[in-house]
Amino acid sequence: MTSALNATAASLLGFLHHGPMSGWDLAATAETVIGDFWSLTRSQVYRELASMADAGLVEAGERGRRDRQPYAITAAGRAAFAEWIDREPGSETIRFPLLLTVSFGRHLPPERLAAFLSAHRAAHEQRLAGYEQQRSLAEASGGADGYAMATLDFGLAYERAVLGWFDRLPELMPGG
Amino acid sequence: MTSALNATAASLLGFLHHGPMSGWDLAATAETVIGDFWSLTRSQVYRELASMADAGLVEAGERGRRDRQPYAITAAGRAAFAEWIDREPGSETIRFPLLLTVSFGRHLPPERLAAFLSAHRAAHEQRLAGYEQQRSLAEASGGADGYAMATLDFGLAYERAVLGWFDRLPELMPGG
DNA sequence: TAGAACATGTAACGGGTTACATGATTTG
DNA sequence: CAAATCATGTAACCCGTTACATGTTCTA
Repeated sequence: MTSALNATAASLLGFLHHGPMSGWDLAATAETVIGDFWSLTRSQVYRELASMADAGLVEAGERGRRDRQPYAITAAGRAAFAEWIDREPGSETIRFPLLLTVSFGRHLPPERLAAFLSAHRAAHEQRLAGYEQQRSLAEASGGADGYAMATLDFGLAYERAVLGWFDRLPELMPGG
Repeated sequence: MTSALNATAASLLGFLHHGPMSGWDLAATAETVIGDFWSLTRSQVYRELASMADAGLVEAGERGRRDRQPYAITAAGRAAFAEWIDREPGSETIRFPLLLTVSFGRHLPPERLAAFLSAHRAAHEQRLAGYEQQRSLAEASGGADGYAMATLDFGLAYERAVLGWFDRLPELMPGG
């Protein structure tokens, strides 16, 4: 048994269950499907694909147009994925720079802090709008994938909670 | 001008504004004050202190009991911190392994997924209870630090949103 | 006096991020 | 034909995490 997969590599294997894909496509798929709660870069994708190919979990196919290099999952890859997803998922990590800024807010002029907050609030409003649009589209097209709806609903709940927090801030903070 | 501080190092400088502290105390303070939205380990603390001492942002004092090594912030350190906190904070990153598991839920027997979910739900209930207790204590002791209340309120809102999501899951997911 | 808690640190690894370099194909 | 987009990759750095090693002081 080889050493355990990391979640990023495992996710790529997850996507490859649908059929062979190139690094570019995998990166794009990951961005749209899991990007809201699991970030990864193209660089990582190519690195993980290379290392999984070494380990026999994926196999490179013939290069196509634009030097496009498709990878297919192998039997060993399926086994490794199955092992990975059967393990207790770890708890989430959140790294929220804005909260650090708030936490050390006494070191900042109130207007400056307020400017940061309103910029971030706007960004979260946009993210919420994006999620709502996604949900509308999913509902309209009818073919509701329950698992995707579940993660989308998390995004909606999260963004609403964040916006609610922004709204309460003036009462909570000095000089609000 | 030296290269920009990372948020972890900057936070240590933030704490050192209250007076000299040892690595141990800084790690403990960080865990309680910003630990809910910014994780760091003791290892990092000692590494950042060493590198900030090299850069002249902190100064090691005389060793005390138990080989305790206090660090004090320097004028350059205050300047670096001021510069750091005046910059637009980046957007948050969330890495939520459970959502990956849900996202790839079709590859898992429903009972297994349900077990993961209920374990995580329990953990979040406990975190919410912890935050509520913190708030009670803060309110009882009267001396409400608005900035701390603001970050605590975020934690409360986040955990409530997560629990709400868990509650809606059965309706969203296949075999719920 | 034994064990818990305090305290400091090093070494190594894994992986996330950024920057850079290169070329193919499509589209205006 | 120029610009945009698609596509692959390498190199280097930073930093988060884990494991290990060592010694001190308090307290039951």
